[in-house]
Amino acid sequence: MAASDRRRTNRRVVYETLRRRVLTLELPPGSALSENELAASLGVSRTPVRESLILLAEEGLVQVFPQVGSFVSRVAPDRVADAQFLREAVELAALDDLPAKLDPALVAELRDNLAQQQRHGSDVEEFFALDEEFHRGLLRLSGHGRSWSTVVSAKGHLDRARRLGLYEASSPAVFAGQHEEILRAVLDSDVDRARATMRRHLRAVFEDIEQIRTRSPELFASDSDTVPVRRNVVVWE
Amino acid sequence: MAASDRRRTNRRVVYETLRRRVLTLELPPGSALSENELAASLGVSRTPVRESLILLAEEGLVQVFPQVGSFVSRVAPDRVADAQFLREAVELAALDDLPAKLDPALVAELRDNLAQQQRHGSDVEEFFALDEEFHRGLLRLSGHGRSWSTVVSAKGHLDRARRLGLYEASSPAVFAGQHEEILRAVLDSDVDRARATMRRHLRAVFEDIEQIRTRSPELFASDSDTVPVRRNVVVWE
DNA sequence: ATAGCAGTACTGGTATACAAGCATCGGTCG
DNA sequence: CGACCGATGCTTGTATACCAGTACTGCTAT
Repeated sequence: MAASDRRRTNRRVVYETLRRRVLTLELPPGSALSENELAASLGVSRTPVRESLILLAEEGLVQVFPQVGSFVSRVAPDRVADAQFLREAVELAALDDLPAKLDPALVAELRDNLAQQQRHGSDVEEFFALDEEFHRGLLRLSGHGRSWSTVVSAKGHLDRARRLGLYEASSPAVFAGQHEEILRAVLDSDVDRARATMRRHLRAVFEDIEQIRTRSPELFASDSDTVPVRRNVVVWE
Repeated sequence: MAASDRRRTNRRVVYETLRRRVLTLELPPGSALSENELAASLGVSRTPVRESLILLAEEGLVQVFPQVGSFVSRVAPDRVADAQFLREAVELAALDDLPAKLDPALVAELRDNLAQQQRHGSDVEEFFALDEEFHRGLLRLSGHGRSWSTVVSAKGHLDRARRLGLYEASSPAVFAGQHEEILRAVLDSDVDRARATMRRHLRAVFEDIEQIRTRSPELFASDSDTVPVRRNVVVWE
């Protein structure tokens, strides 16, 4: 969202609501999103809804076809790969910039986070939040915390697919273990090992997505600009 | 802009116009941007102007303060550093992914681009366009062309500062020479040398910015959330 | 002269009305 | 029976009106 206006504006609320629903698959890929219907159901006018959709379209989570309709983007393999590339580039580059003296408070946060990952291993939603916070923490540790927002917006497509993966394929415990390996390498000041482990971790996530793709091809799009049908095949009503 | 709607909509025109004016410093950092005035002068209603400002705010080029006003962001050193980090991470990671067989057509484009850089060395605007195309070409060469858009939006703050730097500090010829070095290393399949040269190149750009910062501190902001004054100090009227 | 306060003109946020255009459905014609 | 074609209802894009809130201006009281 805009860096400015921290104020609790309707647009902000609507944007966050819609984004969460898209990422949690509550609004599945391909769903039709009518500005009018959303406005009515959210109890606001079209304006904040429309502005939110524009932002989500910019992020790639929504596609807007003028005079036709707006739709939750299908998970385009190309975009997923792009997001993977970007995320890997940023998170690995951050590890290169780790300072000699790590911020003890941040390290404590990370340790605590890992402990919670062990505890809440079964709750997928909780694990997702902890995972986010862990990766963000590593970025902050290297002094690049502000770049997290860029990773976040790229992560959108990854997250939707990952969510499927976590539910159907791998267990959070596997990823939690990899998180611990990474932090250990970081604390050992072993950048090479940290990088290698991080890369392996991120690629594991990616392969998880590829695996789910063969199972639920309908959620993926071969051509990202395909116009979904309006009345038929509307998934959510 | 939104991935969808390729249609020539008013919003698209306004967005591109405003973005260009901000990046070329035609709208200098700190300028007040009244939605009403912009709408009037561009001959459209507030709606497309407003939606464009929201997108520019998302990009960090504009700051919107509800009930106060919208302003072209000052060049915040923090954001410049963030953009530098992101760009470096992405472009270096791309070099790691160069395929064994480079696309001959793309290589030809890059060679041609460098030749033009030699020719148009004096025209700053032309050099900027060629520079963009060169870096984008390297990304495409590694198969990550679609990630260019992410770099572009991060580059916003860099570009504004660079523009000052190019006008006042270093000459385009220096950068053109570095571009040649990079391409040579790429064609030699010497990834390490390509990475090292690229890093040196990007950091040179960054240092150029730091140099200009000491000369024109008024264009930079110490605190990125400072509210500019409305009527006084309005730079552009 | 100055501190305080109220008026006023402006801001962006929101709601709503209208316009332009696509997709569907039903009738009609070949 | 099938292909065409226009009416109809939806879509997003745009314009406009109104609202809440900010900041400046200038009067007023001290």
